Amino acid sequence: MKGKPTIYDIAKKLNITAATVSRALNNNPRISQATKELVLKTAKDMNYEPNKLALALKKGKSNNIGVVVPYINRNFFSSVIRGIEEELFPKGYNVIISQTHESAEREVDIINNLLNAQVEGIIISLAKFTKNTKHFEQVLKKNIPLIFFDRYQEMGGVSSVTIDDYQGSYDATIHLIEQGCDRIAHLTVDPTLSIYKHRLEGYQQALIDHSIPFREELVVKLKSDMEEGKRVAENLMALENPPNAIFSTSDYGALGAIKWLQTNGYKVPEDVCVVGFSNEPFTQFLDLSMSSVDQVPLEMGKMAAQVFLEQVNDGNNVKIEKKVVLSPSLIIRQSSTKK
Amino acid sequence: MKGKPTIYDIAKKLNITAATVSRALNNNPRISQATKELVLKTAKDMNYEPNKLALALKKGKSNNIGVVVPYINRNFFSSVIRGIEEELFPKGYNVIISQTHESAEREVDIINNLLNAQVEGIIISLAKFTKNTKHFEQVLKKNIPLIFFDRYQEMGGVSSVTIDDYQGSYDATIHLIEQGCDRIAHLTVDPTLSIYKHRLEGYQQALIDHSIPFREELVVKLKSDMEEGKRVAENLMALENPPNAIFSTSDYGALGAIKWLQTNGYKVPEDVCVVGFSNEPFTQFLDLSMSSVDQVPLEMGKMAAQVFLEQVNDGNNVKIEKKVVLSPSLIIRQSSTKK
DNA sequence: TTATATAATGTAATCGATTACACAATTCTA
DNA sequence: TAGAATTGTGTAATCGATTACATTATATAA
Repeated sequence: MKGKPTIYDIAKKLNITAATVSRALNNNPRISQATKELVLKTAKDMNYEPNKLALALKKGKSNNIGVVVPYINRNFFSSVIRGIEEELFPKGYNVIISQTHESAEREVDIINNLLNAQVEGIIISLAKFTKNTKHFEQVLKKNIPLIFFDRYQEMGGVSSVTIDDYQGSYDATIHLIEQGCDRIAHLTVDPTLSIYKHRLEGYQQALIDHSIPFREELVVKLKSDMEEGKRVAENLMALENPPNAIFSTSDYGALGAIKWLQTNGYKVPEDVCVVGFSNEPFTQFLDLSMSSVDQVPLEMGKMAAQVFLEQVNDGNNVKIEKKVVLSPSLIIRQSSTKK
Repeated sequence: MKGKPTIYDIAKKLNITAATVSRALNNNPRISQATKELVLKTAKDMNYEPNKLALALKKGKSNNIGVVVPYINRNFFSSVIRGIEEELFPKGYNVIISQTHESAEREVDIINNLLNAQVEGIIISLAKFTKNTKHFEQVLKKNIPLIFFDRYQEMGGVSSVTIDDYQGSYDATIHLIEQGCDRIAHLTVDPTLSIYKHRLEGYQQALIDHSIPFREELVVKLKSDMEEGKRVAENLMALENPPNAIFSTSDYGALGAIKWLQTNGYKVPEDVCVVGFSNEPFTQFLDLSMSSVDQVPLEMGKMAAQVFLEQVNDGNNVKIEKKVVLSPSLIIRQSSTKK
């Protein structure tokens, strides 16, 4: 009487067995129409709802999927998660989220935990310091779809959804060139990480395509942070032949640069054009709105979810490896528009 | 051989029963030291990990908790979720997130879904349009801790974690008065929602405490959006006796107001001081940084998680109703500092 | 009319753990 | 040294579903 009703409660009430109830509820053709209707009606009357845990145990499917990000409250990540949730909720999946705090160790713990929880798939943006991918091997061994997004590492059997960082960077640089800039600085974060490496390459190729010489001293590595951006801008403008454009792989760095330029007598965009990367929400609210490369996070999340769905439904044991590359979208605003 | 090893596999290998293995793993005093060590070692060798679904089914505890918000990618909500996750992950709980999109219907679906998934607790910020609370009754009936945060409705048996909206609003208004403002406009969103009602009350009380007459025409209702903020600022400044301060319950409204003021010859903060609410990330990056009331989302999340832990551990069937009210924190920046 | 499909339902094993109860072997008590 | 207590394991039920394999009753075929 107390607690949720089970199929046994329904069976007892109708004087049939639980097996019949189960079949009736699952619309098994071997059950008579009359019984089906009776069971369905009784189930509704008793407010019956299947126990997902029992089902999960029996079927070996939990209906849960794990999503792992460095920090949930970064706009990019929370937007990706939003996309994932919106795609997966209608299909009956629950989204479990965990944060690595950029720690590779914690990432290992999380993966183990998710495996114990019997998730049916894992969608992850790697912690910055993850070099080793051993903890992912068991995921693959169990044939659980594993999908990297944004940050990834090459690994057999893993799918990924990323943006074309090269293209985004190329487009941004071309845009600056078209604005008449020919001394374009590039602020990077860590060129050993693939995404930043690709951005650097896109920048370089754009220069080459417009016969603009590449100058080593215009490429600066810094943390993604406003203060660093200020410092770097100061150094750059002190060069003998200072830049007339700054393309930063981080909106925060770009913001710092703009602030330093403005408080030191430079006009943006007239003297120096600036473009950032990520299209953080704040970029559009600045008095001088900032151009930036949008990483289409919502789409990325939806796409990652779709890749997961394809793989989880695909019963055959063939390991699929799907690489989706989305096109970023350059948002041109005031900071790079000399009209 | 294939798939995860179970206690049966361990038992077979050691020629004992699964019951003994289970007891050994759980450090049951009735098991001899020798057997315990043997089992533990074998388990480790075989890479055994308990199947959480089986455990969950047996114990009726899923180790999952549901968190429900309108949209995940709003800074406030994603920060609260971060707090929740950080508090609960170390305790072995998995956080399942869902979004209502501010739809009461979807909220009902989500609650049902979470109940079927046998979550051990639900932490939720109500959809804006939720009036009816019937869907929460089954949650309470099953003795599943239910915790509202930020947006709530009175309901027996439910705990809540909120900020003191009244206090935040009172503090902000007092701050404006101390800056010498005596004609303070108040931008609200929907005074039928409790949080906005409290903010209005705090504003009013601050006026009363400083003998400033309340003027109906200075209280304006608008959507939380920059364009609306501009429109409203224009109307306000057209009044016979226009305000010299604007306190908005939304940062977006405040931003719009500032933009309109600046482009129409008013100086902020000299002519009009402005304070927002929520401390959205962009507020600190504006050229004229914006004062705002911080809703301490991280703390709120952690506190909600703690309330959940208290209640879930508390075995006795007494329904606890805990109301936690956190103090918001007024962040004073340039938009309201006449120095 | 008898053999044979076919339809509708029941029996019991299963998923992977936990645990009440039973039982044998050993140790203790008087 | 018989009976009681203790120790260490085994047996089997349980959580709530699904499902392979009966089994029975009815319909159809020859």
